[in-house]
Amino acid sequence: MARMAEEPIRERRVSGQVRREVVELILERGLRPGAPLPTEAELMVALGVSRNSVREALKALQALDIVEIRHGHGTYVGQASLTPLADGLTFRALVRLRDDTRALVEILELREVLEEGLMRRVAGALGEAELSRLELLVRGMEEAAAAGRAFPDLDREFHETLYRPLGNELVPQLLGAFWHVFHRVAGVRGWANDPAPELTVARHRDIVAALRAKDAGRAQRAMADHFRGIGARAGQGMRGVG
Amino acid sequence: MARMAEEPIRERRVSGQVRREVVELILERGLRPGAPLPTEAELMVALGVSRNSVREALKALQALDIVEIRHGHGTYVGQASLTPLADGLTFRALVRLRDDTRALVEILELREVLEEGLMRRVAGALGEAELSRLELLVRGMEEAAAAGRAFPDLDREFHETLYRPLGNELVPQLLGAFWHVFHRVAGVRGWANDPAPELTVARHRDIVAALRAKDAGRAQRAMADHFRGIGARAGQGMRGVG
DNA sequence: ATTGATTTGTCCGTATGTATC
DNA sequence: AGATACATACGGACAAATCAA
Repeated sequence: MARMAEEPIRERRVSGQVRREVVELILERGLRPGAPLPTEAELMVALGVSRNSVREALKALQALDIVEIRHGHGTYVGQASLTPLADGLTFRALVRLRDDTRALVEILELREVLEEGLMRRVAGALGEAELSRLELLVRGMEEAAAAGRAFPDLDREFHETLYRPLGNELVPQLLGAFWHVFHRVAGVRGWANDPAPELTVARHRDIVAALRAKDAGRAQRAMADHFRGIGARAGQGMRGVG
Repeated sequence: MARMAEEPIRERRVSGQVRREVVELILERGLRPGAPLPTEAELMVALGVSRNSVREALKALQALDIVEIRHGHGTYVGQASLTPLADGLTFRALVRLRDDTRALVEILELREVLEEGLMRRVAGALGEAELSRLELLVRGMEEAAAAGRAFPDLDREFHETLYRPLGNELVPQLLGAFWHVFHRVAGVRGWANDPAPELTVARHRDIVAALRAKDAGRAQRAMADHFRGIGARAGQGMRGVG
């Protein structure tokens, strides 16, 4: 007999249905990140499914950082961070790395467009506190470069300090994800270390100087130069850059 | 007996270990998206773990679109799309929607910075074929607006056509994810429908006209105006816009 | 069109590891 | 140290989907 018009069956996969219902539960109860969720046993009886289905659904949600599972403690609402994006982009870049570096170059292009566009907005939002902090970070880079040490942490903090005043939490998180992917993938390849650290330091110094002068256009050009340096490291030029 | 210094155990969670080993397997064998993976039974014996652990690991990787599972058929390498990002951002926006619309506004700001920055690059890359296609889409919008119909598909295709010539696959995918999140979240809220569709059409027409004139600056301003219109819909203004 | 083989989906029962009190 | 409440892991069994003979 063909399927009658009984009820619109939303999902035939129990696991996927549980996944949606858990998300619905969080939204309906207005739970915030960190709030405790029902235990696996409670979800089993509440949804009328087996433990395996509950666990598979929770594992999927955990991978998206929508829930956080602590062994022996319980399950909680996740932070909804961009960790899944970083994981996915890392895989995406690595899986195509055998043939070309396109996936990685695309991430760099995106970073460039973003940071260049953000420069104009940042120029008006930066206060004296942030500017001196940025200058301090550049001095730290100078010392590290002179001592022959790499300075990934300083670089990361530089870009993060730059965009904090915008009040947009998504911006530093997205750029952080891009940064994470690049350094993870670059580690697999040869070009993990900066071939010209003193040049990189100079680029950062230029950016701060332009921002202190409230010269948004110069800051944009300095940032573009910065990325031209990074892009060259990836073994191929950047396209579509006027 | 306390744990002796036998072997450096990387991961005590079997499920997480399996997750990493599957990714490693894909990378080592150089498998591309769509390529078949070992069956669950094969992974069990190869990794020496139970089927549940294999399934939980695969479910997590499925959520990240790193693997694709087809019932009764097999498991395959995934497309590594940005679907996980869209899912995560949607949840992120909805979970905070009770208090404020900040998460959604942050996404819109990001979209604005991106599309505005892309305008300059797109202006030089667009050919006659794309320009006339864009004009055709605008005419379609005009008709839809005149008939009182909404035109989400045309809007989506417009932005996609715009950035295809850049040769960066990540750009349309990321913007597509943002678009998807916005319309999904807007649907939950009241403001799903455009209150002034003819104005939206006019904005798109401005963008195309500026691009045909190869006037990147004007295209950027038109795009900024476009977003100012969208941002107003979200019930609060956009910050940090010079 | 039916059967059979393969593979993923779901359920059950049981034992173990982990964190808290 | 003991007890409790969790998540973690294993094994076996059957259901459902897909494909090929």
